[in-house]
Amino acid sequence: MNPSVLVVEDDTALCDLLAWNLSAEGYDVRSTGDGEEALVMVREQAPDAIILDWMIEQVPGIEVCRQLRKDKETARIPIVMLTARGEEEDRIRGLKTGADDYVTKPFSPRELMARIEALLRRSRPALAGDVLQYADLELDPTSHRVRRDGEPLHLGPTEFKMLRYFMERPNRVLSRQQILDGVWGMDSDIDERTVDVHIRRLRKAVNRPGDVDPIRTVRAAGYAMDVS
Amino acid sequence: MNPSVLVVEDDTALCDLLAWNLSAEGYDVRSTGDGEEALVMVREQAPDAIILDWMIEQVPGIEVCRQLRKDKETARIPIVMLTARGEEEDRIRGLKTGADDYVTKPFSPRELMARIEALLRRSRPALAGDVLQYADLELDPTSHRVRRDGEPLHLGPTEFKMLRYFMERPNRVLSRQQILDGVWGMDSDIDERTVDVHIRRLRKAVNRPGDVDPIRTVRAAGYAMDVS
DNA sequence: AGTTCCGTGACAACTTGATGACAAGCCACC
DNA sequence: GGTGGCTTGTCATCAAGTTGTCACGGAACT
Repeated sequence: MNPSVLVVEDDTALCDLLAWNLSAEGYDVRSTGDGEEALVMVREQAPDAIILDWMIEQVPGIEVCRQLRKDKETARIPIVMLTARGEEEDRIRGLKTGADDYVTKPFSPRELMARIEALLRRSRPALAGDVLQYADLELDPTSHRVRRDGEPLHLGPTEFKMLRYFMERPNRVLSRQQILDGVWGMDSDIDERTVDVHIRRLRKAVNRPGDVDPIRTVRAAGYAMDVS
Repeated sequence: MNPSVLVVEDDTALCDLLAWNLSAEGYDVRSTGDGEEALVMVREQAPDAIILDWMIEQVPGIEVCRQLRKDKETARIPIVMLTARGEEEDRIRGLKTGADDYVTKPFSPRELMARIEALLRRSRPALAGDVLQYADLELDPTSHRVRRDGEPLHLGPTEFKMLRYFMERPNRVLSRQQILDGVWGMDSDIDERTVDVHIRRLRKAVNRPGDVDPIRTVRAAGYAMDVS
């Protein structure tokens, strides 16, 4: 699922420009020009990041920011403040209120994209490509968690390392020796056939009845994980 | 303990200015003008944030940034790039390389301070004086108080530090060694198994009968606090 | 049919984490 | 200075989870 961004901006032309750019980068974009509505939308849709103009109707941007930070549910959503006011005082006030970044008009859309990406990378590593995935398989090396189709799976340490080894090398046939070296370490004198057994265990842990087996056996060569 | 910042800047005057400002805000400041040395210092001192000049001796700042991001131990330290080059391309390149923010000279020290604080707030909320709050657990670093579901809990000093260490790093698997380094200090020669015992004590203090245990044991790896 | 290669169930040895107990240390307060 | 209550680092022990092999049977290839 793509990361979603809420754009709060009452200049329609600018709003469209941003929306277009963000979409092109693969974000799901929603937008509004109204502060009150923004607060509602955030609660309903829980976007992954917010671009917030300082000067909008109904509620000033900075007030929206304050409100969002106050509520536990929304306190951790990254916010980029956007404004024509370039004064230092304003920038500092924006940042102190809880904005994560502050960009002054006129700005470069590409730079704004880069800043959004940097923020997402920090707040939701899962959205910035840190998490390995194959179709409905998902492996997070940091939190050591594996999911299939959203369901958490339980893998033993070796199975985990092995799955990770495969997911880091999708679509490649890996020989038993390569797998031994990669998962057990270069200097292990373990029987090659042992790999078979662990492949079986991994399959058993990953596949629920009716699932497609993501691990392909390549006769006389080894195993591979298919990513299509 | 105050948050620590490493300043990597070879213009001595500017370096001192930054150091002075940061100290005044209560940060522990270290500095160097050399890229190679910076890499060593980061590994040794694990600062909470880094201010990095693009143009420094030995190794270009962007290369330092790349190196830091490559290493898992240092990948999550917030980095602010600092530079005279105001070109959009450079800014975007800096951000894409993994910098979290990018400030162009000449800049306002106060704004830089605000940006550092905003970054710390996101990466280590406790350092910015915020209350850490996940699920029904609540830890206030300032008043040294912990609550679960509103109920005040009684934790020993070590348990408190440990819980805080976990809450500052939610969802991450932490090895026993990391926990020892973070809670007891880098230079403690304490048995790794001792961590187990303190985990038990923390669990006992935090979980009332029927509660979900927020601390997950990851076999052969360590422990993690789950929040999502 | 013969050969090679892989899947599988069983299993005993081994790791690893949880737990209760305990003595030493620390501290505040008499 | 003494004392009792907490805290804390280690240990020994226990239960559970994990792992490397093996033997057998079926599948694939020649």
